[in-house]
Amino acid sequence: MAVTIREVAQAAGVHVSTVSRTFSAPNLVNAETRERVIAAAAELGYRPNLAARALTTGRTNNLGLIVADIANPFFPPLIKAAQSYARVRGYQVFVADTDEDPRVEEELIGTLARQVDGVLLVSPRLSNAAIARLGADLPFAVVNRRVKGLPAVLMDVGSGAGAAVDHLAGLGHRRLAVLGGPRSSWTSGQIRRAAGAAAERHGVDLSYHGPNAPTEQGGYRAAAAVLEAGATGVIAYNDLVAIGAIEGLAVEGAEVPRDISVVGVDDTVAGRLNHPKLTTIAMPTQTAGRAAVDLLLQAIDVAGSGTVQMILETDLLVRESTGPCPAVDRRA
Amino acid sequence: MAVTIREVAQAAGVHVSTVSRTFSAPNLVNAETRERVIAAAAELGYRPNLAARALTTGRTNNLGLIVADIANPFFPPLIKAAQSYARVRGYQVFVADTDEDPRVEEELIGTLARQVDGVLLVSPRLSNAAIARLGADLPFAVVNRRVKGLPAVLMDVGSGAGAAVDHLAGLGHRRLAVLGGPRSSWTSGQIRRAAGAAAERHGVDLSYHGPNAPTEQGGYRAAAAVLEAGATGVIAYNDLVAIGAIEGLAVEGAEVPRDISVVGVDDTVAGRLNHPKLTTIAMPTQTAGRAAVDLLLQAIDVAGSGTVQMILETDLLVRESTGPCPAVDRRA
DNA sequence: GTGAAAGCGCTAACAA
DNA sequence: TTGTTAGCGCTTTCAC
Repeated sequence: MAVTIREVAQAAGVHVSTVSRTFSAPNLVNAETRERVIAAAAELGYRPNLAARALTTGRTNNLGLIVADIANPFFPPLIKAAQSYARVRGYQVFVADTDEDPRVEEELIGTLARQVDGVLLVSPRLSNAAIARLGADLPFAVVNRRVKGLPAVLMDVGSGAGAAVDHLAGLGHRRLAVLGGPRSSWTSGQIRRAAGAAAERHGVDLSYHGPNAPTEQGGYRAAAAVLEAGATGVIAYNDLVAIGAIEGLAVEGAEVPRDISVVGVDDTVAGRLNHPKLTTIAMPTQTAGRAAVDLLLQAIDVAGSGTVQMILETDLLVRESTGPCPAVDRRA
Repeated sequence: MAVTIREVAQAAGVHVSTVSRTFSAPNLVNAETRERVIAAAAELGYRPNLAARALTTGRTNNLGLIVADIANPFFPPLIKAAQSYARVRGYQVFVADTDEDPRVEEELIGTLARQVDGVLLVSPRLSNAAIARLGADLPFAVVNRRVKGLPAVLMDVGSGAGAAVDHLAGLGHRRLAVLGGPRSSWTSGQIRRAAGAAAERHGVDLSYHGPNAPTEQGGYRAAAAVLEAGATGVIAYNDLVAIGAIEGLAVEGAEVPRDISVVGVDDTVAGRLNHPKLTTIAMPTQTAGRAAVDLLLQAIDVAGSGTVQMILETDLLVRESTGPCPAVDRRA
């Protein structure tokens, strides 16, 4: 059995409460005694039992981190950043994957609820109403979703999508298409809205195709519809969808960027290594992971600390998957 | 405050222990009473406090999962599989990233020790001795490392590396190079050993270059040395290193696969999307994640359940980054 | 500055 | 089948 506070107390010749104080409020204990306790603890290899501590303090020093799909390359850098920052702040983190299923998401929140001090919802698939309801019981911070009353980190993909439309319009494209992501994705909505607005500004056409699975498969399947719509410029929900679309287009005989231009979102390794290298909207995932933990801890420490909504810039990275509009309509 | 067992007991008109039994040993309680308790619990939204339960039972129903680098594309599919399978078995999992640092790894194990029932060490960077020592206190399962007395899941990268050498020798290559990974990586050692043996069998030359960081950077930096050695066939520690090496070789004027062939390891998306598409040794990461959780739970349930070492097959996937040895030595 | 005692939410003998 | 009781490891008043 593991070493408990009692054994340390005995070894140091003090009462358990003194040992407890030595670790949780060292200034309340005589320097000399403190030394003795610390020595005894080290000697025995004492490690406080966090679960037991949680029982009395109500603080677990654990966080939950819920994402749609750990294997989607968008998430790992965010998870890594969040985890590593949380550790620095003294928290361990439960990571859970919902497989894009809102019901799993809700169930996960329930299971985690009593073993964490707060939960980070990254690109949630739950409805705003559900999140708000659950958020009444447990501190939340949300990434890529705006929920009334909850701290949020938003990556301003809208401005990126606008820039992408500017870029495509500047290259002479007059018919654009947006390949949306999952129905409940806030990011997808932002892209659609902002691209629509920018298209209108430029007086170019824009069609919407979705929802699609946020995977290569999803993009691959949507390729035909894009061609159908006669678009020569595409903005995809994410890099994976963009890559899938490029494959799908190739099958249909359309080459990127010669015949059609494609823009991704996320700036994942996948996009960087794809051939052609993806023009993409870079998302500040690591900053977001860290910032979200920051906001969450703040919400935990001072309940009702106001609702900070942090907006992070995104960047359009022009690479090889976009080019000038072909002079003649490919479909003519 | 959250609903406790006491409130449920009161609402159902029974004693707390009956409520407890209703959930942990339902067959010990009268069907009728059980119904009443369950109804009351549902009504109040009762969720047992796992931490409190852990205090009495000594079982947390939590697992730790420690990896070298969450953002390395090798890990996410494994993490996902492990997490999802653990959930099915009723366990939540703490995921932690050591940033390739053995000291962080050891510290993490210490912090996690009292809040989990066992820890999964994936591609650990700690020495065998350290792992064995820590494993005395806490159930471990290890992936890609063989530690005496601990359950392990091994991906047989050695046979893959042998196949890669066969493949390269078959293409006429007579000077091969291995680009190793981190010093403490078991996988790296296996590759080196197996490639060496196979090279000897074929009577071809094989040089070793390492250790390298398990990243594109690492491969990029190693490219010059490969050329220096006059190798025309390379087996890299992982896909990332392979991709970096290809870039580095390009800078030095060597084109893949025309001038030199490169084989990766892992079969990550990155390799599949790279140009040229990477010939690589596919690792069964998802199977491994699931199997490791299985072994770990087994070790937890029946202490000293014997040391199962599970060996998983790997596959050589021939794609575009390998080709025939150039007729004339490029360096001649 | 230190000890005593109560209690966090739950489970596990033991009684009844 | 159900209630009673003690106690898991720790923190936190309250006395001294």
